[in-house]
Amino acid sequence: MADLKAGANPLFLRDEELRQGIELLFYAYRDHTAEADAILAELGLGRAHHRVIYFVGRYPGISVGELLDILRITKQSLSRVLGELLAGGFVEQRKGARDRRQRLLSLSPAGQALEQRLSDIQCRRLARAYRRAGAEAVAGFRTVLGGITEERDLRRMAARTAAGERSG
Amino acid sequence: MADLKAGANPLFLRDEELRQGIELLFYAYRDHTAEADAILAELGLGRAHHRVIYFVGRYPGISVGELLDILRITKQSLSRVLGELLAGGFVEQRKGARDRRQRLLSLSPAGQALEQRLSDIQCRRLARAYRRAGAEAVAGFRTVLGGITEERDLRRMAARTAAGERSG
DNA sequence: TATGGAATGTCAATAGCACTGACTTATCTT
DNA sequence: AAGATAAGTCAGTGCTATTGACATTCCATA
Repeated sequence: MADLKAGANPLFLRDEELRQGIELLFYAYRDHTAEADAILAELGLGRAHHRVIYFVGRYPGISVGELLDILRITKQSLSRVLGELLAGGFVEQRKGARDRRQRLLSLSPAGQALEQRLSDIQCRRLARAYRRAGAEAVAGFRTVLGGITEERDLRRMAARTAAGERSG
Repeated sequence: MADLKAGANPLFLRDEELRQGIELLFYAYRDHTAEADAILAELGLGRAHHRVIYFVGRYPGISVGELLDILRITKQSLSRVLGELLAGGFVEQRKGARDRRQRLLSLSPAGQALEQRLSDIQCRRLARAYRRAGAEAVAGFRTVLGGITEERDLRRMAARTAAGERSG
């Protein structure tokens, strides 16, 4: 039946398959972020704060410019969020050693604790999905997500992994 | 080397794998929505309008309540967006035949055209990722996304597919 | 048929997140 | 010394979302 339809109108099926992907992507992202948002709301923070905490935690010593490149928001937008995180004691900054114009960002102990708490919730849901789907499906999941993503972000991830393997 | 690390500390690797998934999910969703957002901005619309157009197009005759359940926003939020789409002639409504309190929503020809234009852009990127990744990876992608998603949304998708197969 | 509840709509106030534009400071590079 | 880069700041604006309170229409049922 499905094969008949595929034979009769492969373009329709392809379109339907893609639209299902879009729909799934919406649901998954919605549910992926919902629980963390609830925690953030209790602390008077929002999803934008989470994103900063997440990427500063993942790339300690990241500069403001690199963060802007990841988040794709304006510096004015980042400024507010980052200022609140600094004021709240979640993020620390120090001048760059090589280039003293730069402010290199890292998480304070409190920031690390919050990052852990937020990531735990998201990891739990993702881990369950990984477990159910199996290793092969997980590999496919990552391949397709990587295909949607801009190249330079993939390079950044690859560089991070390589650095991690070097330093242990 | 990677195997050594896995042997020494499997929990670290598992955590790293999950965090890479979170990072990829962010990048992919960011890039998945960016191009459509640019088109919407030209029309004075936002991403919220896109979501409504997308789901009304996908589930013609959907009620306001069902739409609220999909989007997980308040009716006040939906009201503004839906009102603008009705005023702009993108969405049409009719009273429910079975329950006349309901407003059943569908896309006007203009709404269909816009939906097509927006979906085209997202489908193009997704199709490229699918093509590069291969059928098996696509299956894994969908399985994992489904594992992240709440059950009732998966049931909705399944019901839609079944209905589509019945009616051709 | 009256009552409760469901589906929807509306008004008002507020907050989070983002934008553009214009300007400043400090520092690096050449 | 001059120009470019990294970052910050001030001001104004818009989209998306929230809570809370209240109104309307209609369905289901006791």
